[in-house]
Amino acid sequence: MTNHEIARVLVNIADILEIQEENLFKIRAYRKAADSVYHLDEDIRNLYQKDRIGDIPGVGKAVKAKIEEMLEKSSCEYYEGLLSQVPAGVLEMLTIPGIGHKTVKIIYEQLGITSIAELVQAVNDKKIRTLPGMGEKSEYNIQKGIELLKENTGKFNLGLALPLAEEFLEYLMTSPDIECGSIVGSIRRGKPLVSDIDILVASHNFARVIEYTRAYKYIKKVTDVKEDSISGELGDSVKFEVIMVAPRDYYYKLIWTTGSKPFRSKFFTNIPEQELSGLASESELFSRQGLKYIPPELREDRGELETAKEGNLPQLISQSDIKGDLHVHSEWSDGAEKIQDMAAAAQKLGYQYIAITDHSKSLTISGGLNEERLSAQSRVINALNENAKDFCILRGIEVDILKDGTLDFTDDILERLDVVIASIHSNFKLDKELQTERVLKVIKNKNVNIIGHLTGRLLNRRKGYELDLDKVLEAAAKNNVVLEINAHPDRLDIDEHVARKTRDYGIKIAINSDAHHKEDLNLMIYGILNARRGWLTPDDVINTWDKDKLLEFLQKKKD
DNA sequence: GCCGTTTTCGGCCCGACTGTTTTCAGTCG
Repeated sequence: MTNHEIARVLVNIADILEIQEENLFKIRAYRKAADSVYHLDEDIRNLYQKDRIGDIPGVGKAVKAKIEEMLEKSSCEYYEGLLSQVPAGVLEMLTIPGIGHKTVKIIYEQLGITSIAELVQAVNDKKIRTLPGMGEKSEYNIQKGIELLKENTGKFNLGLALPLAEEFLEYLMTSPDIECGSIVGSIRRGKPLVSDIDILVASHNFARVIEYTRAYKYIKKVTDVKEDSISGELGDSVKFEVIMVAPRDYYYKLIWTTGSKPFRSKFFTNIPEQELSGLASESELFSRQGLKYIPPELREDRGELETAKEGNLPQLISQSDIKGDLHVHSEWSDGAEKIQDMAAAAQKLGYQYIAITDHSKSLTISGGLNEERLSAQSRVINALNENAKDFCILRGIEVDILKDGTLDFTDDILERLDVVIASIHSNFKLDKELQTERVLKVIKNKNVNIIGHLTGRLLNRRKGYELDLDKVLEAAAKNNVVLEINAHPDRLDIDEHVARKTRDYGIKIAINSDAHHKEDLNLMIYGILNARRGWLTPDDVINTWDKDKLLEFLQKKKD
């Protein structure tokens, strides 16, 4: 079993225990262990071989035994036992916004419902409102929650799909029958939600490639085999298709299978078939059409063909441009690591700086810092910086935006910091006008550098809160406030459309990982892809700048 | 169920909002 699969089982155990109203701390222990396993920076099987499962934070004797059992037998007796009491379909209901463990318990026990499909029927039959503590409003909210889930059925977050696709491609490339290959489709375009993994490979022997593909260890089932393709499902029900093509047709097909449908139909009109074969690169075909190379992320028919014709495509930002990460948590609030460990991990990535931006006091659940702990943290950071070579830890905060648009800390506290990110973590349901006013008030605060995850959306889970974005962008531009592209693949907030608008407004962007674990620093790539889809260049993004230029920019805000 | 810079036992993450209620329970961050 993989790290993610084991983490999933541990979370499910916690969920079942919670439905069964077990000891809260025991439940929390399982969740903490699951979180640690999920964020491990190496394959858990390696740890197992070195007999180091017990070294994982939050994994003690009991959980260690269960993990080892899963690694040995691909199953866990304790978990199977729990599932016989609370079926997996019941756990699925927990994904519906507004439904928690208590509600699931009542729905399961009193109505015998064990799947979302049955729940839909119960909502239609107006049965939910008959349950204790539930009414018409709750029933309506459940219905809305299910509808939101359904909007995205079958779509996977890029954070799940991209690593799976990369690993799959890596495997395929070890086949002696495959000359070259690439991830294609919406993953190559960096879309935040994708419906499947598409991989294109060039080969002279399709039959052998099909056999080689079938042998991939993570394939759960093969659903369709054609002469030049094989499709099926990997773990987590992620669908895949491997498309085979003769080597002479590879680059033409690479463009064909990468672009969106509108892009493809526009680009391939009027290209004679004989020009498509025997290309040496994608650029060759673009160039023959009188176009500059169009990066995959832009191939959506949103003006890129016209702009490429004029030779005016922006030089898009890439990962190597990033010089630091301006939104990083530590164990001082809800992060898992020490400041020095996050810094070391960032330095390993080649960064020049990170900003430690822990939560502020209102976010009690996250162990938000009060004034005293914030200054204690600053002293720790100063000390670390004294001994640092070619690296700088910036003193920051992710300060909570309160309901009325005031901040969790007074100006004299904020102005002493290097970076101030202001974020909303409460009152998501304010109406559009009030929510907009709330954000505008923050933007006008001279100590605020960055607005974190602007709309609060969670892909596949929660829509962003209501905001008048044009007013927000206007104010951000006027007040020199930076907007964050939160690189967490669940957020990618601001989205690509808003990102593209910021260029016209002259607003600067920070692409931040919002890391809570060392491993999360690597989430930066999703932010980069999102920024590329928003046509952003390195100069649009402040964390591509050198430390001095960055600090001068942040300081200027306060003057 | 995990953990220990006074601890191997007794702590461990709280508070606002919502919807159901007439004083509170459940969800969420």
